[in-house]
Amino acid sequence: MTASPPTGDELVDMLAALSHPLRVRIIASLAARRNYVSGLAREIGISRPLLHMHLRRLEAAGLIVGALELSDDGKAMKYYDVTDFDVRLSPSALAEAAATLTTADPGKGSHTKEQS
Amino acid sequence: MTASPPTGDELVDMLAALSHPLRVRIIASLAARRNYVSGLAREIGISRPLLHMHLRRLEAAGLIVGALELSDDGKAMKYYDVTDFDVRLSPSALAEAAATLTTADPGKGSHTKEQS
DNA sequence: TTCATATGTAAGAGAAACCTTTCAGGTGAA
DNA sequence: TTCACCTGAAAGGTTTCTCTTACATATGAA
Repeated sequence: MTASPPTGDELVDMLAALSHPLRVRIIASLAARRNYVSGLAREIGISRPLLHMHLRRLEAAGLIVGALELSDDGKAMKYYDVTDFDVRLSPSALAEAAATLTTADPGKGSHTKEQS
Repeated sequence: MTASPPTGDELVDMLAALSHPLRVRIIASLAARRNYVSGLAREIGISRPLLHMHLRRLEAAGLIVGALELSDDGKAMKYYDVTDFDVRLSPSALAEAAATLTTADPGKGSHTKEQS
């Protein structure tokens, strides 16, 4: 297999990161060619602080990676690249992912009623 | 092909619907077997009103479908089934989806500066 | 009638996400 | 120095999401 399938928690984080039009557009732009923050902000047409927030979210989910590089004239530029994620989204795939969810598991383990 | 690929907007809605642990768990449970609202609420261990809200979200995204049926003893039960969605999530797939996004396209069309 | 099952909705609080504006630092060139 | 470019982050307001509690309705059985 190409990559280890994400855990349920990782998958949810990944889907949350991709559930925003701007972030999908960011991924699409970076998939075409890597770019630095200011350049990407101009290309997409949003403010740098806003883009910065979305980039943080995407990187936290492991969908992009940033690297600080020095341009020819000595400027510090942060370039971002998309990672090689490839996830399939289907009922059965989600069923597998759900098995590894760590979020508070309300009434599992046993079906004993807790009260009354 | 199995199904027409979702538009960018539909994909974002679908991802937003799946970006919650409870909703992933709901899909997983319904993928194992169809169920009605109250039964599903007991199985997952959450309140019915809360489940109702999540079901609405999932159905709005086209991931599940509900059907009102009558049980043997005449009770009206709303059964839910998962749909046969199957979406691939990769940089190139997102690039295609991004092309059909209808959300306010800040600085596209032409790179002319609007002000200054 | 009363109880237990089923359905749905509305009100309100708390938390999180989103976006803008503002600020602060660095470098190279004119 | 001043300007233009790059980086990051904090402050504040608005909106959306999430969840609980409570209410309203319908059915069959005891």
